[in-house]
Amino acid sequence: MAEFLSTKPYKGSRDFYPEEMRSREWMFSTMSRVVESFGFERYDAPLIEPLEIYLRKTSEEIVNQQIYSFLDRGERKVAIRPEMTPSVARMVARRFSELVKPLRWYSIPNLWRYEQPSRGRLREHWQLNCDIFGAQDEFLADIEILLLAINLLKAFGANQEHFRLKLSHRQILNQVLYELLSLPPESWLPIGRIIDKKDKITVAEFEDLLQKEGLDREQIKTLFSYLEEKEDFLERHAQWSSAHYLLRILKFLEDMGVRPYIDYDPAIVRGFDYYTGIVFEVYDRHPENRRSLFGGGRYDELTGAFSKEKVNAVGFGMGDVTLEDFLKTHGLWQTFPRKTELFMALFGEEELIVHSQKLAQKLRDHGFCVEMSLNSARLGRQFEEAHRKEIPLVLVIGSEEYKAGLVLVKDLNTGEQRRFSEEELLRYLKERQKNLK
RNA sequence: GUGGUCGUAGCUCAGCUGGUAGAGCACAGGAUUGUGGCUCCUGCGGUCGCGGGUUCGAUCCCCGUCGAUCACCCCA
Repeated sequence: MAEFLSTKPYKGSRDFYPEEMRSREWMFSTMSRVVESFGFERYDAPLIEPLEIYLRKTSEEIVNQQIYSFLDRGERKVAIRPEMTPSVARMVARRFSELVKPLRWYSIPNLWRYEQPSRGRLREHWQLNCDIFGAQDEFLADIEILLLAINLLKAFGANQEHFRLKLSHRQILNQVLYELLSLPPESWLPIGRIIDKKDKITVAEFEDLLQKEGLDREQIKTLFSYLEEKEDFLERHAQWSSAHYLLRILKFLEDMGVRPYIDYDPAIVRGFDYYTGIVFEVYDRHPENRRSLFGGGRYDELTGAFSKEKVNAVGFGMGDVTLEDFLKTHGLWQTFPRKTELFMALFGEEELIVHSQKLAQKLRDHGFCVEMSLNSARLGRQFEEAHRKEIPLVLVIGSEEYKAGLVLVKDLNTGEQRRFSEEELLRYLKERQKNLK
């Protein structure tokens, strides 16, 4: 008894059948269109990298548990990329001196993480990465990244009812912890993680966690005023350059008319340690999908791992899985018919087939997509095939048409059919194409 | 990693307190050999995830296991 192999894709990964691929291409090409309209250029890097480039910035635990890593045949420790940022930092560092700054670079890599798949989170996903490196004026770069993030979602048809960009600044939090709470830098990270959780837990639980971290009543009270008084708190501490900076960003975004998309949210921290300035997360506002869609921030130290020269950098990564969930949740997801517009039906005689093939080639040379039938036996089957493939036009050259130098065209949407000479056919097809656009 | 839910035809699912399975869709053929959709007829299709237990008898109850999925943990 034959045991068949499983047809399922590997856990946490997906097959993309042609109809799904069409939607994916729409998603990716929309991304490309928008970021390129801001002057971004596309790059790519290898799927496999030396393991060590991920060790520097992430904790051991994550590397061990969430990275696909192995020894290659030369006993080198390598990893399948779990994120793109170290790769792009490596590329920037390598050619740092010759690259014309600032760089606006983007990529749409597939990334792998070894983890338990769940809603919005798979083992393989694609992620739009947009980064600006080496801007003279970091403020302008930060603004541009925020505007780009908003424009991307708008390009998919989303508006301020659908999402909100929650913005914060790492330095402000650090200053609160250091200057107001007098906490040493070692405790910033665990407290940051607790603050990150704030919206998911109750106030009592939140206070409890902070107490366990060693905060007293007074410190917790101060922290609450930072978290809850928001802009008022920033105004009161405008002598801090970070607070002043964020207020300036918010003002600028207001002047740009995108303030309705932005919330200043001091509870946004983000997991990575390497953020040094603004941090943000874009949230779905739908009650059934209240989750972080994507996020990013400023990370000025990262290229320092690869060279003496540090390049300031700001960027974000937008995953395809969460974006797809978001678009579907709001009815913004799109599906597309196949591109092929012409189906050439065939009769059995070789002479007719050769003639049909020649015409098909001529039409292709004029830019049309023509699918040849691979079934010359039954015309009904061939029409059925074209219909089921959603190809709108069927061409037929039978012996009658052949003798008369004509070609029959049937429009499957209307049911109408006409006979044309080849020149008339070309004119007809071009006219039709124009009307569709 | 922890917990919940679910595994029945290629797909989506039904199957009553336990009596060895059904629908729709899909697929194949025909009504219709130079014309698709609609309709009708016929057919193909199942170790009821796997292993064990209880029982005269298990798709159904129990245990285990594997898989899927959701939530949590963790976290882009």
